[in-house]
Amino acid sequence: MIDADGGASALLRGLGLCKGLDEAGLAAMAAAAQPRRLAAGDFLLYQDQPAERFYVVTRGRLRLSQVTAEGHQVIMGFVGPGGAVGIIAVLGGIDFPVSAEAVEEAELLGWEGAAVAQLMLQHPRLAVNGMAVVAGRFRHVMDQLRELSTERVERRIARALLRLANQAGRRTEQGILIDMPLSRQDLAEMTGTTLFTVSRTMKAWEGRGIVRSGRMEVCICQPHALAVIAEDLATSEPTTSTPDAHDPDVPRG
Amino acid sequence: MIDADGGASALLRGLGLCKGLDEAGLAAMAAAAQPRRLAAGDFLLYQDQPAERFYVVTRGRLRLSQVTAEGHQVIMGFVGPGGAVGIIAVLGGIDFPVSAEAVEEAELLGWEGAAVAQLMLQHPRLAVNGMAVVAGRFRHVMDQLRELSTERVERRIARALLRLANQAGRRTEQGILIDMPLSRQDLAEMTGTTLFTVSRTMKAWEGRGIVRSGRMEVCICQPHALAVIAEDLATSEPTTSTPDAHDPDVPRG
DNA sequence: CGTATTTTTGAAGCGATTCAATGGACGTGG
DNA sequence: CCACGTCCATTGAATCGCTTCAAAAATACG
Repeated sequence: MIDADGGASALLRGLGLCKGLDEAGLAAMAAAAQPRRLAAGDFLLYQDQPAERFYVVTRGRLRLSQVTAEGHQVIMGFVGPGGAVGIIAVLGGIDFPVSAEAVEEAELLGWEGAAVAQLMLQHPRLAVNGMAVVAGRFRHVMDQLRELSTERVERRIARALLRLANQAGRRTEQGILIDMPLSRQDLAEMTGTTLFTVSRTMKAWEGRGIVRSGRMEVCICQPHALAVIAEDLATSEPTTSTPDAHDPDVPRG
Repeated sequence: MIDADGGASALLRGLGLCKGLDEAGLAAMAAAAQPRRLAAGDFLLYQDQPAERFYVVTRGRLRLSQVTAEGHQVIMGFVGPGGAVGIIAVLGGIDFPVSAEAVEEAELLGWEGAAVAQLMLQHPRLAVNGMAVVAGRFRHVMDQLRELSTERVERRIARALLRLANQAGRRTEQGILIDMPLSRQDLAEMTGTTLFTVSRTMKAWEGRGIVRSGRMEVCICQPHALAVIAEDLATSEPTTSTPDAHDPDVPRG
């Protein structure tokens, strides 16, 4: 039920889920798609709800988060244009594991789980792609798990920023601007720490010229320096033994 | 290629992947299965290898772990009889995200990814089940991620032990014995802490009669007390509201 | 302008790590 | 059998990374 079927097909063609799908399949998917619009702050779906529809973002950005019994919030990630929300829960037959909230105005396409399951029988390519999408996501979550159990806070924050830069980065003269509202609290909930620690860490980076940050916004001036912190480059030669001698003489990037 | 096709079918019937599959499907799966045997300490597969086969454990137990660039090991979980290894990577078309090592002598059935993908086209139920398996695993990893970012070490260890009791617990007079070799180091790598902290924590529990532990073995004497530590019961009035129903379920013998 | 939200900063303290050293359990071979 | 080496577990002491709480400063908004 989309106004311009041709437009929708073109849009779908770019999705991981529809990759390599033939014309008939694309048309069927487009016909089954239900458009949806969200204002900033709106919730698309809530954790522990039965999963009946999944969505693909066509504009804007959503935040996926869990809330613990004690009220702590944990951010599992963000989804932007081209990304899918709820697909694992729908296809896997489980409740949504997270809540999804629009951090800015957003537009989406939704599909009934049952309808897509039906389509998958007729277009096996859809099922195969669905698996690939899920597997990629799975790998990502595992990486985060490993990070969280083995790495220090500073490095986790660095990694989170680099991931965000990849997903939502926009080139500016200053550097890579993360193109969405992002608070210290958000970063803390992404990395399993407190907003205070995030603030201190980023202030220190700002002093070294690595980032520039303001209220709800972050710009990465020296991505390479951040990468050095995130990966374990640079622990090679101990020229000076002073603890705060993190030399900024990194290879240029 | 299994000696007793009837036996294999019966075995497959118990798998999540084959749930609700018709006779023809079961037979086809049984025909495509390749048996495999491992001695304790053998590796079934290594992380970052291309995933060509996946496996189902029929006897014994495997440890799934990742190693970081710095050499830290992280245990992503254990798989026992009925559990699948590598299925996400194979179906999703990614490299194995973990290594799998037998912690005791084990027997498995293996399938070529390409063959199963073919079977999934003829028996859509297989594809649906595959999704369900992956989704369940996904949820599990997300839970661990949330735990790790919000909860203190003692609680994480308690949870890990309860999970292990569910997967590999055996009733004894003393309590629920975790029926596989398990070191302090293992528990530390499951919970993102050090073996020292695990040792101290468990010693304290032992003093309270909650667990009994020895070299490479743990027995949970008071599962409910562990559950109280794991969940946040107990910080309120110990009146009628204590959910006895929340008692950890007794594993299959 | 006042109010609300986000961010910064300081000081105190705890939880957990780190390192070193000891103690036990187990298997092996003399 | 005991002596031995190996692996695993315990324990203590020092320390640090990070949290916690309180309060102030900066920023946005009506």
